Amino acid sequence: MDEMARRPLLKPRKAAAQQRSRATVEALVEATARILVREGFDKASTNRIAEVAGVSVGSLYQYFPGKEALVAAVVERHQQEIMLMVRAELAGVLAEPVEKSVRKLVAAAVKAHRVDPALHRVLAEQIPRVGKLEKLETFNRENYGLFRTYLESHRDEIRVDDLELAAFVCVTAIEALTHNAVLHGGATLAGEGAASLIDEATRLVVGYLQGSGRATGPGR
Amino acid sequence: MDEMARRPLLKPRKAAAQQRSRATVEALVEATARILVREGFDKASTNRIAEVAGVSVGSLYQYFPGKEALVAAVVERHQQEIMLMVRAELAGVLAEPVEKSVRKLVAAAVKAHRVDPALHRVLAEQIPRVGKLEKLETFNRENYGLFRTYLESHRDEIRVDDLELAAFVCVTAIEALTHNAVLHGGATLAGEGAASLIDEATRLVVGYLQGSGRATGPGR
DNA sequence: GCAGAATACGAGTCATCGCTCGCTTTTAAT
DNA sequence: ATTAAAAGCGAGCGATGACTCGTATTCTGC
Repeated sequence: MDEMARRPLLKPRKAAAQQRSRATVEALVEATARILVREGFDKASTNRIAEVAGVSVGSLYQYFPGKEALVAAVVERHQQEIMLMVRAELAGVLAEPVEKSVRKLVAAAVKAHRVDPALHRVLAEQIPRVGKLEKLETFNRENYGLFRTYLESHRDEIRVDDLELAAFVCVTAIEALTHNAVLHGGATLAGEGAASLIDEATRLVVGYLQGSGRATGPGR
Repeated sequence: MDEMARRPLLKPRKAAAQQRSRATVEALVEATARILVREGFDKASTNRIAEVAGVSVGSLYQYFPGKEALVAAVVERHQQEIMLMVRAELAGVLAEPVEKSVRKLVAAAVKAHRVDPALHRVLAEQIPRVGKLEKLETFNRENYGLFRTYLESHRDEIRVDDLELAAFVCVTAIEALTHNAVLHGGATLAGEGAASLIDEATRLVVGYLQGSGRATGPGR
């Protein structure tokens, strides 16, 4: 009863929409990303971020309620970029047979992880998944859903009962493989290393979806 | 030339070996683990840890060079526990056929993740992988090596060329599946949820190792 | 029972960090 | 030109936390 209508003029906190302020916000997010990559998470203090962005701390707090929000913005931006690629690939693959489409999806995953590997690494290794940052899980849920839909439209080509479970298995496997490949033998992901990784991941998933492992027995 | 022989009596820092001190060290590590689980990583200040351990900060710094070392000790202890289980299972499975042994290994992975899920979660989600904590990667390397050895002794049962790569694929997939299963639908991992997860993971890996996906073509 | 080493203590130091607030500068509209 | 809102500034406050150091306690061997 007292919280909602507060701060009528003194604290717009976060709403920003003149010409100049956009640039400031952008600079702040960009600076945060740069610091995360070049100096690590715990060097990313609000003072430092403002300094690198060429902006004052005061300005920072006009648009972001705190440090966590800055990091969240960076995460969201990165994730958005990746999800765009994935969604596009999934859409353009709905009609194709399983083998082909899985291969393309794996390739897309690799490509996505190569957009900004350094940032991806920091995000994965150093960012505590707390508070606003929990949203990462939400993104992955969308992945499951999307892939599940894909599986549904190919139900006759595959031999699994529980599509939900199958989506979980496939998405997790593909994600983990590409992710680990990028984090560890980073160099391997360029050139021919990527090719064999894609081969293996595709075989893994396609074999799982179409393999006769479990279907042996009850015809239906 | 000046660093090695320093602090002859004033700063033993970390060496500890009377009766009483062992208990202190143990209490400190234990307290750290408890705080990590119950209050989260950033509440784990050295002062707090000492308090919970029923020990003074001063004593803490007699045995640990800093907060990071405490966390590292907790991580190491947890990982050690898990690796013990994995090593044991791998040894006891060398003779069995692929299908059986993979199933057992997956089951072992699930069991390992169920030892202390809460701690495992915190370790995975909140601990920045920096400094001494990088050792986690070393542990995983051992996993790859171990599994690779297993694959070698079963070379005639499987259809893959690059054992190194195959080990990476299998270990990564199993790890990610069990890990994600524990972190997300935690409840699912108890009872019959675990059973179907094990089924799926086994099919995934066995299909990959024995499947005829790639072998079609060059006989050798 | 004594000496000296090991262990334990915890108030206090120093640095950092998140964040505020009073003020100045820029912009846009009249 | 004037003015008010919007944007920007940055010294500084309060809090917290890692870590030290001089002192007090407990062992251990003799």
